[in-house]
Amino acid sequence: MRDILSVLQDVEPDLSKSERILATLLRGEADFIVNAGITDVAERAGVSPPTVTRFCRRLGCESFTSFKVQVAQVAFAGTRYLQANATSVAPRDVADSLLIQLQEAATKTRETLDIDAASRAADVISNAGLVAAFGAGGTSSMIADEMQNRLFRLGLRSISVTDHAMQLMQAATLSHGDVIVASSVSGLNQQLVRALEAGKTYGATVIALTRPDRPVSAMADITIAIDLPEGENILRPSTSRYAYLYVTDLLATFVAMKRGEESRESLRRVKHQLSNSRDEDDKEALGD
Amino acid sequence: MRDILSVLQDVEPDLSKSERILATLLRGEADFIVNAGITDVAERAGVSPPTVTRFCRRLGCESFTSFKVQVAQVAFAGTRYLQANATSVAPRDVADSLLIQLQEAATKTRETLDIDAASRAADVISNAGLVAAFGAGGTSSMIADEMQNRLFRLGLRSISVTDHAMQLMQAATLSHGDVIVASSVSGLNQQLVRALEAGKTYGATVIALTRPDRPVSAMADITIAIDLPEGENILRPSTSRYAYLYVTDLLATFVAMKRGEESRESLRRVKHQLSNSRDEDDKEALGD
DNA sequence: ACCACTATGTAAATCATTTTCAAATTGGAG
DNA sequence: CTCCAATTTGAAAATGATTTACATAGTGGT
Repeated sequence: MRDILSVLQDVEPDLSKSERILATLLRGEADFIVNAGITDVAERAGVSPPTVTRFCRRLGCESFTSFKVQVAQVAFAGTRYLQANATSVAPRDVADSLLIQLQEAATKTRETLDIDAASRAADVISNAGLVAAFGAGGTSSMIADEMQNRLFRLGLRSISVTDHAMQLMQAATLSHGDVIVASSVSGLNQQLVRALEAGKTYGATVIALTRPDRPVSAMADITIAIDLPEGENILRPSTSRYAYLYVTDLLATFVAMKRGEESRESLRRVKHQLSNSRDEDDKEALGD
Repeated sequence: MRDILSVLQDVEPDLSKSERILATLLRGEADFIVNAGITDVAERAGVSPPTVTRFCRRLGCESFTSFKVQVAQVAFAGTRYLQANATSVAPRDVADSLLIQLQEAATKTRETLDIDAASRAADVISNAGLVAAFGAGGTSSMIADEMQNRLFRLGLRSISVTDHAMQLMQAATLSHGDVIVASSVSGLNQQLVRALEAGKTYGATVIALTRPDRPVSAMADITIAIDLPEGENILRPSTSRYAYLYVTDLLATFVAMKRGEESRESLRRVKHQLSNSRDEDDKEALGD
């Protein structure tokens, strides 16, 4: 189902004068519309209620009420953010725009996620002798570190390797029952592929967080496909880090649940030592 | 403003029989409710319209209509996710629940963000001689690394220091015009506070990403306050990493925009060298 | 077993939204 | 420039949905 703002974009050219006023109101004060009656909206726009009804119809809604619901649905992040799509450089708009990108990346990742693959991957990780998290470059090395960070707290032996030479060397030490979790946003990293190849030779299972149908994925036993379009504005960052972080979070949570009491005990220990050393309230989050 | 599902969570204990039926309907078929009239909802639940009105009131809504709008607002990502709040351990529900937590963390961060402070921080960073990103522990050290990672690409001299002894030593080398960007989720990290103190002694400006009204914040020239409640389930991770990552993203983007052409050129160079060495498509994201 | 309290439904009343229709405006053709 | 037709808009009536008021049914306690 198309969202109401893109419909507005389409029909904007053949809108009448009063309707254009309403369009402006919609874009600028969606939060007002959502919480007001048709009379209030009409008054605020300086038009009559029937005009508002007609405007809703033109936007493909059956009634004013269903129009309001549609507006509320796109305006998930606090309706004010609707204005943020523009190419404005005002700090407020940039913040809103980044938030929307973040939300979209996470939602899309969830929607396209192969839950079954993730669940199988968590199974494999849960029973691993050693988990080696491989990644290089901005996002991927962050993810490798984060994966290691999360897994060791659950009581799993895990390491993070973000250097290609070290990846190759580490891979050579693995054996059957060990697992490599490899992240690659591009899916093209040749040196990573070589390291995975080496790991497989020695019996390790390879789980890849990467774009499907690319060399890294081809080398994996289980691929958790993450495929996001990159933005064009070079000054604005790619959103893939949120997608990858979400999947890492998910894998770690799955593993924690599968391991149950074992993980709980391990987390308790980590937390205990940490609060001992820091003299801190036990309620603090794990590890600052 | 609290979202309607967390309100439901709270009031669920003192709900009557009919209201419980409605609660189930709300969680399971929010998309139906959103597109139906009060009569349809009443019929589907097998109760009378006034009961539905009373249910809405109990959830803090003034009318059925405003109730629908509230439901529509939380049901942003395909209403299916509403069911995820439960304590289910089904992979699908866990994935949905994590997504909701992520979205909420990011949205709340945006809503409570002091844009002005962030903008001033970006100004200071843009003109820094050296930017030292300090952080220790799971989230904070990730953020320090990410901050460094983002800033060096923009052509700023920056380093990441995630070890307390090194932080203290590094702080001692700073001078007027240098900047420390310190992350601390708890805001209590005493060793970090000491390092900041040292840095300030030598003239460095301190920007803190942390909880307000705590020791780390007290030491900062500019505090970007991030204050999220931590979840209770020890097996499920804290969501603060998304909040901090979002703020880091934002700061880096602000800096990039303030520096404009300078940053664009630097990014171009980084990208150029990377694609040269990797023989990759120039369209790939920066740094895998 | 009765009382008091709460929960729920019926029916009337109210309120918001929509439809109808007429007036005003706009754009074009003579 | 002026008149006509088409379109836009608003006022008022009509409709339809939601809420209120009140009565009844149910529940738990004494």
